[in-house]
Amino acid sequence: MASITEVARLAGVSTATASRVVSASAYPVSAATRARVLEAARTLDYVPNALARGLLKSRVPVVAVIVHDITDPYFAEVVRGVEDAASAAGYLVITCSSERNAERERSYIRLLRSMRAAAVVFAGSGLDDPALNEEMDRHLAAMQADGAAVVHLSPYAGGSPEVSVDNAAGIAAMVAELVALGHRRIAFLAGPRSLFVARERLAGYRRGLEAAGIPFDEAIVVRTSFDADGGALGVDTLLASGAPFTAVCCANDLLAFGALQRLAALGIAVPGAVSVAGFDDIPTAALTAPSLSTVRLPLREMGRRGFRHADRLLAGDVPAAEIMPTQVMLRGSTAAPPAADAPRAPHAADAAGVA
Amino acid sequence: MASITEVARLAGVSTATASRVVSASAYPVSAATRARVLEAARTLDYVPNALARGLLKSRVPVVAVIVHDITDPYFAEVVRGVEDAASAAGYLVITCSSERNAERERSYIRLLRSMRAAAVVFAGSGLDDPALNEEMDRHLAAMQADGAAVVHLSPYAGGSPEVSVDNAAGIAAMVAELVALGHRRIAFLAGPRSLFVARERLAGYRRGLEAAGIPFDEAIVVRTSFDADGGALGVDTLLASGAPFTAVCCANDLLAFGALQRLAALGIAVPGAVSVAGFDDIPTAALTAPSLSTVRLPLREMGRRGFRHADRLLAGDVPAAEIMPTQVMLRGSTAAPPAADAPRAPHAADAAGVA
DNA sequence: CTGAAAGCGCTTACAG
DNA sequence: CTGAAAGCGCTTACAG
Repeated sequence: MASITEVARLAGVSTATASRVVSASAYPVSAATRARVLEAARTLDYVPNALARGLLKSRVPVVAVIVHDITDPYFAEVVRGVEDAASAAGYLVITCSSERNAERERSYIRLLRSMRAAAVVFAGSGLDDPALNEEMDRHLAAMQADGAAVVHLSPYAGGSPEVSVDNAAGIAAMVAELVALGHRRIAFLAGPRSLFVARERLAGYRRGLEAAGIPFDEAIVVRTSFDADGGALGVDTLLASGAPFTAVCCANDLLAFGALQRLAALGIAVPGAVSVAGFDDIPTAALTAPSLSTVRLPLREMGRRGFRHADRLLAGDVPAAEIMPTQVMLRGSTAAPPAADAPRAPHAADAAGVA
Repeated sequence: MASITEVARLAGVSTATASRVVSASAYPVSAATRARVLEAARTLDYVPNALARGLLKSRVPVVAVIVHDITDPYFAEVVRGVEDAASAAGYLVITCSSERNAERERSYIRLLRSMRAAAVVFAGSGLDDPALNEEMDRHLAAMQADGAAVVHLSPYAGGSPEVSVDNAAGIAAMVAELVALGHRRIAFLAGPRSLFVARERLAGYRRGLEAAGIPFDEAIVVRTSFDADGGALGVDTLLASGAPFTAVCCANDLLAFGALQRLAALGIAVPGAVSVAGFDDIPTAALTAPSLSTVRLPLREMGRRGFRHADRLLAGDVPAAEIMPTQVMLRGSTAAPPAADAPRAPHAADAAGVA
């Protein structure tokens, strides 16, 4: 692979001059010289060595995105958004699936530091785990001290995210829609207790209930993992408790998928007997049967803005935090409760028997 | 950030010695010296500069995965597999969503070359586009000439993939299952005509039919894009044609999702009136209602092996190509045809009217 | 077993 | 407008 030395030699100029033209520096170079260098670069198929350049700048045009799991459609969307904005700016994106595992995060951050990645975008929410967070902070401080940009797209221990969405308002809006449909016994599948974002969403549920004058009932709030298994388990738990409900509001779409499936397996009609609502609007939400009513988060756009925020940070700016809008998407999984005047648990006894 | 020079100074040794211990070189260093260097590295929180090292080796521990779209669950799984194996080996993974767009691929390959990525894994199938392929080959040849490893996980213009699956056999196995269920009019949603992998899958469909002694009927084969929209469109096309069918075999799960949804919207029962089968077994395939019968591809494992293949290539080995097994997963979307003795198009006229 | 020195491919004061 | 030279942080013959 040709180096700038060879380009300079072929063009008959110094490497300084060659560098100035191929790196699009603002330094003045005569048009004739410039043309000769460009010509030489072309004939040698010259591709600058990002490592050599990075060694000087102590920074390489690479952004890392830390996700819980790239296989989760929520994160895949965010990564895609980061990628779109990043590649437009000549950056490459590194994907790190941390599994919320301290050891994995630690080793990723170390690799990223060794690579002199220019920026790190944390796509997922932080966990309320003091030990993990203390260690994370040390690494982050080191990266920032090196001049790397750090951006969060979800709440975390260190404070509020630079680019995000109002999770609580989003859930509250969905609760309001369910109430408007006639529901008053609205169960909530809350996700993991220690995940900051799950906490915000639970707060949104309470706020929505409050706005409608409906008392909060701990008996119909279930905390499970943030995935489809958690949704199925949540339905089982709700049914087993015997507490009545006509709608299940879920803290994310995966939970809703699991709930939908479990309900179908139990022969409980959606939305005939129970309504189900999700949150996030991942691409497949429109493909379930019935299609899922949910709250749309501008996931891809959050990724794009996350990159741009980092890019501005790198340029020395201090951009303001951004909060993006959410939007309720009413589809096939929600409807009025079966008997608006006397809401009861749908086949509670039968279903529990089936389960 | 501390450099090796500072570590060496603190330990009271030369940078050569310090380098030998921190880089785990095989070069002999006395135990006492080694301990002092390690201690210095620890107190300075020394993280080696991968760029400086990469500049010498002209290779950095980074693998790139070229996918069509990271947002497609098929690719997210493969990327995750690559990531798991790569991070275990101290590599970082770069994600490139090419959108099968020549310009995007070109610019990615250029960035990757400039970064001296050690390996490139092509997760998706090639397109039968001579112009694009000719250009791709040039870049790849340049990367390989630089010593980078290149691995394909799906068929492409240049030959057969290093790590893959027998697509044709997989589809043929699914056709055999449908036949065993009593179907003889099995429609096929084939995906894009120019994608090599779609061609293999179509060949598998023909082979499956042939094995069952069922004549191939072009009238019930539809070619569309490889996504849910394509599946919905495929169902409409099939219904509009008036040709009878009792099952729809799809070349991938996304197509099947679209078909399932369209069929539900038209009020055509699955699997009561028509059976639907997918291919790939992406994670959400088990979550649709009815759950999707499909063919499981070991996506994550393909990713892992893809990395390991690249790693071996980098080590100078010439590993043999690997073909991994597929497995038919029969779930809720397939059953015996409605009237095994007289298969007809389900509500063909009505449905077409609805559409 | 240890160290001095060259060199990987760039960019950037600095001098002209 | 152009170029000689230093230096970014490593590793590796080479000499001892």
